Amino acid sequence: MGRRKIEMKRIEDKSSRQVTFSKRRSGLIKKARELSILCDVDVAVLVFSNRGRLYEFVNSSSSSSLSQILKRYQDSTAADGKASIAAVETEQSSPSSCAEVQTCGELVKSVERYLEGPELENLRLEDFMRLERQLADALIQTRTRKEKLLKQENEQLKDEVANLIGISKSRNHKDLGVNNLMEVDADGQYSQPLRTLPLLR
Amino acid sequence: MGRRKIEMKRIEDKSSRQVTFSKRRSGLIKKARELSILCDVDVAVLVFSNRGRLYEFVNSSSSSSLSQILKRYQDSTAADGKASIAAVETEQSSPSSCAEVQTCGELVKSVERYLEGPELENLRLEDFMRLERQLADALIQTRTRKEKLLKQENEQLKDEVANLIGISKSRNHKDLGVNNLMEVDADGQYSQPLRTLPLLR
DNA sequence: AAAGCTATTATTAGCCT
DNA sequence: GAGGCTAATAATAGCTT
Repeated sequence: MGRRKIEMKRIEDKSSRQVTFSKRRSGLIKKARELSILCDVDVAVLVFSNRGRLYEFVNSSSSSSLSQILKRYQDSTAADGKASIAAVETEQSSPSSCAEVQTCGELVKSVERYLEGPELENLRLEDFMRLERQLADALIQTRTRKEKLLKQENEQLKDEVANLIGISKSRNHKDLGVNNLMEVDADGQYSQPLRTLPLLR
Repeated sequence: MGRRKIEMKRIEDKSSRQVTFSKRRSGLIKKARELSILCDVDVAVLVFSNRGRLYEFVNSSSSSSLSQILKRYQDSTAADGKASIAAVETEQSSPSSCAEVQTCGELVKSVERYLEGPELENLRLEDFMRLERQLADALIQTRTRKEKLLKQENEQLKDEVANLIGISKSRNHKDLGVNNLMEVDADGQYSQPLRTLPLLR
């Protein structure tokens, strides 16, 4: 929403990046504040500049565990910032951001390299922590996608049933009588489709 | 930026508030992602719904302890939403079984008691290991049950469609001709259900 | 409750000072 | 750099389904 559209990738020009950082950071925090007010929910936004400075928004009314978590977080990181990131990434490996996670195949290969490589003993804790995060991300994304597809198919099937019942009714009203169809309907399986899944009671 | 300007105060209508919550939450998280990508910084957004559900964004390249804390949170809550979690406070550290599962609200309260309680410092590693196991167990059970129900519904719907098509064919063969049915079929929605899920892109 | 659809408002990219 | 300007893009409020 500026003079022209921009690509969603790291802004290379340092100066532009800094300006955009400042502007968008403000925008993000404003949005967070609005969300917390309009919808009466607890919101926290944390932004770390590359030089380790923390910009944050936490709506003050939250006395919930959120602020507790954040306090603990601040305590535990006040000192070290984010110095260690660069060291962990083995160059070519993906600049892992949520949107840019590797493909599943690549991830599996990484794991295999890790587990079969000769220097298994030499890998550091951080390497495994990073790997765990990547795997967790991949799992969540996979699960989300799977579920979305399953639900989509489900919806399509419901539509189909509705259509077919409609067709049957309009075409067969005299041939079948209503009995057959009404029995089907009486099951409550489509007229009362499960809207919310009963989770563990 | 909608049909009209809105006041910056809590939206009183519950339904509107929920819709706005959903839309603006997505917007906020999108903005957070963009900021982290464009400016190459670490960003975290946490949103707690009033019912204790956590929505979050943490760019995965951040190896700070924040993301570690939050990832744990995410692992136990992200995929399922209102996961029911096993009883925590009962000292009988029983391996969580379906019978002992609490409602979501109760569970959240239990966890909050843990995190906010005065004896947080006094809890031992073993306590958290047990808690982690219980949470993980509850998550798996919840997920399993949810998926079972979803698939069950799906199967029922497929049977229904098959039945209805069968009925239509046998009863209406001359009335409908095949055209109508073939069109339905040509959508490829049931004749070619997705067999393999495209993982991660 | 969960998806679209626009008329509107809000944000911001590139400039300029 | 920090602020202001504004053309342009982006987000979304109110509706519809």
